[in-house]
Amino acid sequence: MKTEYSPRVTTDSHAVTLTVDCAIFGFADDSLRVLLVRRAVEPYRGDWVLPGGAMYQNETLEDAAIRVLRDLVNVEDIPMHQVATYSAVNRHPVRRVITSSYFALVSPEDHDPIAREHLDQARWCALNELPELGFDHRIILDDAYEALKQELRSQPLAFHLLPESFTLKEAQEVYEAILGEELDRRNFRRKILSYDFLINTAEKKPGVKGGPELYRVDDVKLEEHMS
Amino acid sequence: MKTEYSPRVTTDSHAVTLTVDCAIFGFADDSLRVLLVRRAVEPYRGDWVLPGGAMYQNETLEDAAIRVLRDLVNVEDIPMHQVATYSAVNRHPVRRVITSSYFALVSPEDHDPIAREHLDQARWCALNELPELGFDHRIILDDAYEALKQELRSQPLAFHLLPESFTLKEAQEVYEAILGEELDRRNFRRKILSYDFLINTAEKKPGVKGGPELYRVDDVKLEEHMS
DNA sequence: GCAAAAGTGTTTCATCTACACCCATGC
DNA sequence: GCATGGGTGTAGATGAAACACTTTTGC
Repeated sequence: MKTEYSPRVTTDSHAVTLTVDCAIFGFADDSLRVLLVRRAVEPYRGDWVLPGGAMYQNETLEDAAIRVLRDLVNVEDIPMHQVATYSAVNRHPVRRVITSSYFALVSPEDHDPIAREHLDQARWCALNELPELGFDHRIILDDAYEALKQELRSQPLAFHLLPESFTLKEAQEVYEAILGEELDRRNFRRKILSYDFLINTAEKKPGVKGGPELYRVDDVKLEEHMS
Repeated sequence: MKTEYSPRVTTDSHAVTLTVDCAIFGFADDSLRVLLVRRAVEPYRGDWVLPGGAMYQNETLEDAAIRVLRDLVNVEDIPMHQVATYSAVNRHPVRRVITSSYFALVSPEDHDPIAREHLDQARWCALNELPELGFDHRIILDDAYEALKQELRSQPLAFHLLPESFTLKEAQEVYEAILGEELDRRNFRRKILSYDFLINTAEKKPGVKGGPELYRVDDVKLEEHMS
């Protein structure tokens, strides 16, 4: 049996609103978090959701996602990755809203994210302590998290989360927090040192037992790996 | 140099048309082909493009893709896979059109696909003999083809392209045509027999040297593998 | 009977995984 | 000096790729 369609059948989609929703992942307290905002207006007033917004007529979806990211956490030049587009007819209770999702990976800036317009709070939320999310955002977030992990396994996405120079242990902790699993220290070292964009600075990090060596990234070579 | 945007700036997207474009892959003459249609109206009149169309207000993008598939090649119950959403501001020369792409894998039906409405021809086109495509459809097609190959490597997507009973050689030819590379016969046999949804019918295909054995799929077990 | 295709197992190689010891530093 | 963490190499398991011979059938 086929789905029944209501009788209004048109050949265009002018009454549809297009939005982006962003899963902005970042670190705080050595754990992976995602930025959530709380709605101050209906529908889903008081519920936590992924930050997002309507696409302007003269920008791309990616531009819109970058704009959301800039407005909330004041970072630019962070790559946004498109994940999927969600178009269920009743995903928004009032109007027809279709959304494309993006994810990004940032180091949380010093200043707190600002809740504006329809929002009254913003918060970095650990992935294992998520509240219920409004709309279908839980599904969107889960899909985005899977895409993030998938991408990290094949590409060195995470080095911009680290300070200028860092120890391999610190890099490993970032990977472990994102992937949600522990990694073998020696295997991890071998894997990332087999890439050629890590430079041993021949300095040791002071104040840490064992005297770990500091590394920094060769930005040019990292760029080659990412393309 | 960045693209110049027109000065109209609004906060919603009501003037945007949402469409789907479908990369419908199928077989003819032992080679992988994709269904192309030729536009009979401006813009891009006379150019070949992927079949597609506007989403109706009361259907999902996926519904729209399924509708396009049904109208063109009269098949249903074939899974459509979403690939990506394309939103460059000037990808359509007249209006703002944002499109989501899907791919599907079908066995070309007996009847030829019908060109209707804005189209004057439809044709199964071999991937190495593609004409120039209108809009940004060459990029969309390339992305969809990559997604198809990716999916086939991890999931047995292609068995509905084969007749009720078939030889492993025939299955291998389907895989080779889709992936665009030759496969080792023994490694291929081992791999797909390690799945448990292939049933040896104990019959041999007549009229073929070597007397190859015929197999059929256990639909229930195949379904488990696909989920 | 001979040419062409089908059926079958083993070896090699690369990759991932698990694991133990010595050395450097902080306290 | 001792406890903690950093640095290093190897052996085993697992999966992918390469490869040759025998059997069956069409002609």
